[in-house]
Amino acid sequence: MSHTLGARQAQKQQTRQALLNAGLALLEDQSLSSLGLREVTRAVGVAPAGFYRHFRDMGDLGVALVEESLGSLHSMIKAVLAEQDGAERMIDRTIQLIARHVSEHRAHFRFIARERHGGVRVVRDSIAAEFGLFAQEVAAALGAQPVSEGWSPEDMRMLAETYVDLMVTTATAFMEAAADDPGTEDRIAHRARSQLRLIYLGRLQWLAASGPSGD
Amino acid sequence: MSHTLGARQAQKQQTRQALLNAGLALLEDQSLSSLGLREVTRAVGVAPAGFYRHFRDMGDLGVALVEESLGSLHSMIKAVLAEQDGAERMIDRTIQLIARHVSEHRAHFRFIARERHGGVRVVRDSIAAEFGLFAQEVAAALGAQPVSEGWSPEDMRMLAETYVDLMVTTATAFMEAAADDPGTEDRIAHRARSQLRLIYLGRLQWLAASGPSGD
DNA sequence: TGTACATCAGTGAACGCGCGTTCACTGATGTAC
DNA sequence: TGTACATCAGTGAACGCGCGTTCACTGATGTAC
Repeated sequence: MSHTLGARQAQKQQTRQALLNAGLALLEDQSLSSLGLREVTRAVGVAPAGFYRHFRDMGDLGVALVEESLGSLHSMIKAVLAEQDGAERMIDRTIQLIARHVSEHRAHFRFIARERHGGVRVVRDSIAAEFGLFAQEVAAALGAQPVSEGWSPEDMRMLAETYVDLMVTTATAFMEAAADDPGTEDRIAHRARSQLRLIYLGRLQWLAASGPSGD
Repeated sequence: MSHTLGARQAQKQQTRQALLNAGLALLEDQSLSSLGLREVTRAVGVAPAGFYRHFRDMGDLGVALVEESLGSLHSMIKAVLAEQDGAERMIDRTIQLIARHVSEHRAHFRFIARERHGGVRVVRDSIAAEFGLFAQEVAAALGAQPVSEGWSPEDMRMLAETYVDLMVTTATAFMEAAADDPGTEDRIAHRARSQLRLIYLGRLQWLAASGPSGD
């Protein structure tokens, strides 16, 4: 009774997903603007013309990959910021979560890092839009913390963007450490922890410092 | 008497430079891995085969562009860090210098941002190597500041990498604001200033905080 | 349940095109005497 | 200064190849009655 999509739609979705998977895999060693339509269809075992039943062009496929890559992060971010354990615990939990997420979705993160400033405008724009939303969510969550009392909305937004930048930088570093020794991963985690501590210590002094010494 | 290179060598250098300039210009809207050899030679007005007199392939040209883009920054970094004006002055001067350098070399910075995680391995590697050198130089310079007394070499390195990350992020943001309103530039400068302040405040508390509460 | 027609995901052949690379060459510049 | 030879940056034609896109098609799935 539950109309589960119909056999035709289900088959179509499956092909579409296969194209996305093949595209992502092929993007390990190249960038989107040099990835060929025929390359993708060949990997899936589908005629080149079949591609157009699912995407207008490679840029369109890229945008779909952005959604696939970043869509799941919203809930993750909310989860990290919701619990309030005290600074040290939150820092450790954040880094651990980033490390895990990256290792579970390495190809997706590589794609985002590569295409964030890549050669395909629509893809760059859709990544930038997602990151803007992240900053908004982080700003809202940080604003609820007691440490943030008295902060202006502008400073709150600045702080959120700082955290997002740092998360992106850290995730990228984890991603690149991939095949290397786990020692490198430890170094990255240590660095990220230090950076988050540094910022936290700065936050505690922020209002005291900006009042008397502001220009 | 001064053997200034010889007419032949001089002409060759000129063609080589023209290829680099044309390549950089063409990379405004695409990434290196999709840039064609014929595209570059066509822009310069040289036969395709002539390319091989100067570069083995496009990756080789890319590495040359990395050197051109980042080579000049070493002296700039040293200049910023050498003078010690007091924190606020240094912060403002740093941001001003980044903003100026980016606006004067926008295409170079776009290239670096795009290819840092791009699809061409040799280029990625040469950018990473340059950034590693920057971190080393920054660590050495920061270590000479009075604020850094008592810091471990590891923490010094971490701090230097944090600054390098922040400079790269800021430069990238400036670069992307390019054609937009100058209001965006102001926002970026303001954000960078706040981030540098935040880190500076953290530095002042670092030793006091890590002593008693370190795990 | 059965039949007749509509839909549309995927096919396969064809197209014109620009690509990277090779090669023997040309002619200005450089060098030896 | 002049001459004979060497070098080598840049030429231009040719090559085989894979590309993105189009098109009329096929045949399984969906729908109306």
